[in-house]
Amino acid sequence: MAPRVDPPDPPPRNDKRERIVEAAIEVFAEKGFAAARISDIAKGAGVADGTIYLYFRNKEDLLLTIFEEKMEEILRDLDRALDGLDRPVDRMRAYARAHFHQLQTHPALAQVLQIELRQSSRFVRGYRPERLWQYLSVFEGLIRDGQAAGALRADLDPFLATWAFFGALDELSIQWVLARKRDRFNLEQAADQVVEIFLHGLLAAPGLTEAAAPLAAPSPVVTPPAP
Amino acid sequence: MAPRVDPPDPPPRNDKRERIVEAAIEVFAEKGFAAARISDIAKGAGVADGTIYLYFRNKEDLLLTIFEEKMEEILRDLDRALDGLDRPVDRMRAYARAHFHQLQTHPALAQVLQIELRQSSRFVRGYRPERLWQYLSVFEGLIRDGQAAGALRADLDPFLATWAFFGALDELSIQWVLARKRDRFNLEQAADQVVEIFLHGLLAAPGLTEAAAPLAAPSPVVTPPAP
Amino acid sequence: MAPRVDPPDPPPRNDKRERIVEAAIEVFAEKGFAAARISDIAKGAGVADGTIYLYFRNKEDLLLTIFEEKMEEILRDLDRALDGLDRPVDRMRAYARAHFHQLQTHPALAQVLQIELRQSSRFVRGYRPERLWQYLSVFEGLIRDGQAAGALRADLDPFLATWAFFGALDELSIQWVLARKRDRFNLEQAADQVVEIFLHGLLAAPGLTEAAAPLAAPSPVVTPPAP
Amino acid sequence: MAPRVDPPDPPPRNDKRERIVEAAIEVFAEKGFAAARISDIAKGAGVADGTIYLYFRNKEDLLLTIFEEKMEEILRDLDRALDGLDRPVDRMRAYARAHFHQLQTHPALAQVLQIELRQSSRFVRGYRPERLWQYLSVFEGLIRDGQAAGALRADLDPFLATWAFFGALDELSIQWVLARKRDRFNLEQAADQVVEIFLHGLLAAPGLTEAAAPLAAPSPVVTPPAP
DNA sequence: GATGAATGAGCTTTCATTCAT
DNA sequence: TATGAATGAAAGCTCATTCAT
Repeated sequence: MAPRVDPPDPPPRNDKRERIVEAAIEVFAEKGFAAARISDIAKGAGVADGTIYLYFRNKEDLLLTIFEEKMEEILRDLDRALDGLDRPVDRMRAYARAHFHQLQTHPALAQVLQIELRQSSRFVRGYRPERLWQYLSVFEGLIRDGQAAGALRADLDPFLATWAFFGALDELSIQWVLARKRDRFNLEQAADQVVEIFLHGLLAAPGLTEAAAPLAAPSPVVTPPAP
Repeated sequence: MAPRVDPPDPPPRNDKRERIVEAAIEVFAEKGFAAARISDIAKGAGVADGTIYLYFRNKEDLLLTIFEEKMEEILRDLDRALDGLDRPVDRMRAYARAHFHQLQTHPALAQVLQIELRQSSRFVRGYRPERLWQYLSVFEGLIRDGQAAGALRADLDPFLATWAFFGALDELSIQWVLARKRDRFNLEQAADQVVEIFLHGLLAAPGLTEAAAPLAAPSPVVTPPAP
Repeated sequence: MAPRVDPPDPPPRNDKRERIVEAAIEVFAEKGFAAARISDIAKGAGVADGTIYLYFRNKEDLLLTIFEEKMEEILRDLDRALDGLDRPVDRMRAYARAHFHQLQTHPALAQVLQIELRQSSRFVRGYRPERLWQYLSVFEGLIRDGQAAGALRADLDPFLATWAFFGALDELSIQWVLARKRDRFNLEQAADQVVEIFLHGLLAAPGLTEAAAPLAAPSPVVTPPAP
Repeated sequence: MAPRVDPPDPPPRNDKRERIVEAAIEVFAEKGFAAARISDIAKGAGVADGTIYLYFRNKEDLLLTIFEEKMEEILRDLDRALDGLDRPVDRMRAYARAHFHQLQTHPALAQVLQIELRQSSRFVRGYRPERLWQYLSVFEGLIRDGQAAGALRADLDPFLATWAFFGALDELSIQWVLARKRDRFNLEQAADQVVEIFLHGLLAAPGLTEAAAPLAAPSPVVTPPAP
């Protein structure tokens, strides 16, 4: 067997950029975006202030880069978490658990994505967070599949249900992030309960019909976003 | 009958404070908290810059005051909306509708409460938003009542369910606020669908048992917040 | 005789603005425009840095303001210096003397107007220095009048002659400003010689009349530069 | 006789230095000295930023080098232009024409020498521009020769007259450089008129001899500035 | 010599807040 | 109370210069 030769030019792992991103996540999470100083991030990354501007246009660009790049990772993790699961119900539970697992594994990143990102006026006004939409569309797909298979109710708007589900996860995430005592939540059980609520609802009795009546033939409440 | 004399110095209804608050809501909503300038607010209120500091400690205090005072109004409106409704189910629907009605009636305020408030590091870190908890506790009370009456499932944590429900409403609110075309959502129908989901769940068939099984005897996932 | 009443509202002589302008002239002259720091100017004027921005948009605006306001003063002085003089020849001599007198009286201002002003890219590119044109047009008027009266040659372009004359004065000004030993020039004699050249030219032609007389035995106005 | 062998490594005409100087002239002229970036110059010269520092101590040194080296060329051109002319009057006219010819041939360089050079505080404060003095001393020599020969007036200071003449040329140069429509000046006629003024003066005195002839019916060399 | 990634000093400008009137 | 001129801290960003390769 031929000996495997080490690459002669080991790609000079430009870790500076990576280190800046990681340091920024920590500093943004700790001090908040507005109060975070570039020099803090530079110090955290072990580079000079000016070096940051070799890789990012400005502070806001750094924040948005965190969103873009980390969401990409999160999306990959999500795909991996759902891989091999077929039933929508199983996939939903895995989705929620993955969401909270990500939260627990990277709390500083969670803080940045949940809270600091909204400090960017560029993000809040006019930015198109395609990666977030992708993240949501995975769930939306589950609903549509379930509806097509007849397993899920057809009278509910998938888009709206998706945002509601995401909102529920997100809000619990924020509360978990903000809570000093992080163990106040058992995130795994929380995930299951949220899925449980979305699947079976709050009602104790099975066939409560009257409440559903006004929704019997809902007009579409949400129109698709402009492309 | 003796003529009623107008008070010679009709106590000049100190509306300055009120005008400042209203101007601040508009400016915060339009420019964002960080970019909002005190002088803009002063101009909007028709007062001098310094006058604002007679009523508020600083910019952040003004933001938090908006939260406190407006939440009080919102709580009063909520009470009024639920008044006379007895069945938890009806109250829930009214709750969601009131939430979205408030949104539609005061979009600038909604923007401030949903988004700008989180720019305050004091609010995000360490502030105890009692008024928000009150707002949520109304819903939590519904769940507890329903559970006590046997109408709602006892295996779900009321606290967690409340935050999940609020998160769902909140996320849809944010999307509505951020959406350019506000009519993309029919907020009333959205309210009903969210309530529908939380009440009956997404599943098409009534008696899906297996999924619920793991949740049969949940340990309490949330412990009450420290007083 | 009615008592003269002091004005009840003695206009609160806003001397801050004036002090800033004067300080700026000194600092610009001493360090050069680019190297001058706003904080130096503020210190010189006895105000806070930020105060400067209440009166001027930015550093460049301050420089251009110096040009505009001081040129106005200079124009007034010029008018006064020419007042009562009728013959173009006399007026020219007074013009040159006024030019150099201004220089000697306000050397720092001269430095700013001669040299620092050109550091402003806004001034150099695209600014329309009307005040300077006014200053020049006074001289141009002299030429045109002299030409109309037949006292001056009609075959020379007044506009060009004006710029040439101004250039001669300006260059000598710069040399005077830059010279360490300011007494190397006798500016009054320099003024007369420049006027003499422009009036009679360099040629040793026969008909040198009255105007040449005072120059019959000129003392050397310029000593050679130190080696 | 032994054959002279060509050097095997024909010293690769280090044109980098030259290219840097030329690029610097263009960039300085276009953006101004202060706003010119080293990286722009490097890009223009097709070299790396650091390479510039192999040839020049710093940005200011580059500017001063332009002055030194280009003035040397200009001096050579001036010598060539005066070569063969004997009469001071002819040499003066050639001097002025050469000055303006240089201007027209190398407008970017003219911009740098006329305007940008003064942005260097080192040049303005304490630098001894020997090359410029050399340039002027050529003219001063003409005057002294003319005075010695009795052709020029002895009552005028040659040094002062030289600076005045140079100032006149310089000012017209600046106006030409700054003018958008460069054809507003006919530089050749301008040169002749300046020489004419310096030789014969402005007065409509009787003895206007040969030198005035070519100007008998001058076309207007300057058109009024756009309103 | 040549490169260009990295450095870090340096300064204008903003704007929340103060306080003399 | 009300004013608004004055304050001054604070930091993002640029870019000339360096130096390891």
